Amino acid sequence: MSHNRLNYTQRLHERGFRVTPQRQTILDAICAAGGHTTLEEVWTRVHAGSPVLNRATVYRTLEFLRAMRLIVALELDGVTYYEIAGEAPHHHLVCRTCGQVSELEHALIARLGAQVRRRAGFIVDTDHVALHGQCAACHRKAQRRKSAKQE
Amino acid sequence: MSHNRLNYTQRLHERGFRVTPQRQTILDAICAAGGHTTLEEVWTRVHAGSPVLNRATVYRTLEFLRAMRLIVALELDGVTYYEIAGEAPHHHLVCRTCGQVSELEHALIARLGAQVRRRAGFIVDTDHVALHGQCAACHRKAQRRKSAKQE
DNA sequence: ATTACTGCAAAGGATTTGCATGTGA
DNA sequence: TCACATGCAAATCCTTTGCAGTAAT
Repeated sequence: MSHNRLNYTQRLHERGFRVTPQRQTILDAICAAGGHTTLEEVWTRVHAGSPVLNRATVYRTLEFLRAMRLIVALELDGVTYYEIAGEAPHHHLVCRTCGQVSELEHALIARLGAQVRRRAGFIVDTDHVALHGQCAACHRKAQRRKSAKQE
Repeated sequence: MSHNRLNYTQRLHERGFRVTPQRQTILDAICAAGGHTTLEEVWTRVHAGSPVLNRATVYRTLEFLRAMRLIVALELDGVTYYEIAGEAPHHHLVCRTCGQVSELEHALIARLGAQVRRRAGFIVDTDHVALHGQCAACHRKAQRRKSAKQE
């Protein structure tokens, strides 16, 4: 993530904003989480470290970084997730049973986007689509339970 | 929506619950909204009418109706929408500019679901998918603004 | 007559904001 | 130095809950 590190410092400077330890800490926390986190996760991750950081600052900083387009925000199930901006388009498969989030290749969604555009005239944002359902493991468990019941 | 009216009265009776004016009012409000509303919309719609209804009751009643499976709840962008249960599968196209929600035919999503299952082993809930983007009108406006800038 | 439901008001939790202080440039 | 950022605490917003009174059956 060193690429990000250099990059954001520069971007903040350019626009006349300050590079504070709080902003660095929070960006690091997002990167450490694999570039995909919630405010709550940032909070606990950072709070675990020594120099305590105010909760209001986390809110303000995330909003600031979003406005700066260094990170992007997206909603899944009422929770806001934050990611480092400018990643390759990818999509989320959210398991309703275990909550796990996996990724889906872009091609399928790109095709869907094209179809929707043709049929409905609607331009789907195909850089961040979230689909809900059940992951393979949870689905198998559910099936087994069902067939056990039938006997 | 008379079909719903008769139906839910009966369903509540069967299970020993009461048919109160508040519950009727709220169900009516959801139907009046075309079977697709938010708590806030129910509240203003109902509040506009004369016999004022408590906000806590709206919360409790929506949760109650959901537990009774007379309505279903779904989240889009952190807002919970409620619809009459048992409608035909359909999907939502949410415009990020004007907020308007339009519907999408089931076939496209069903196909996507099949593809995702094959490729990723993930079973998409294909009964309520929400896609974000821009509706035709807002997209046209945005395009026009862009080309105007270039001149 | 019961007791499920509602209204009210207070509690609770998450997020935002005003203001004084601190600090990066 | 000096405006931008932060910390703190209070304010605000949304939602839930306890309790006493009301009304559906």
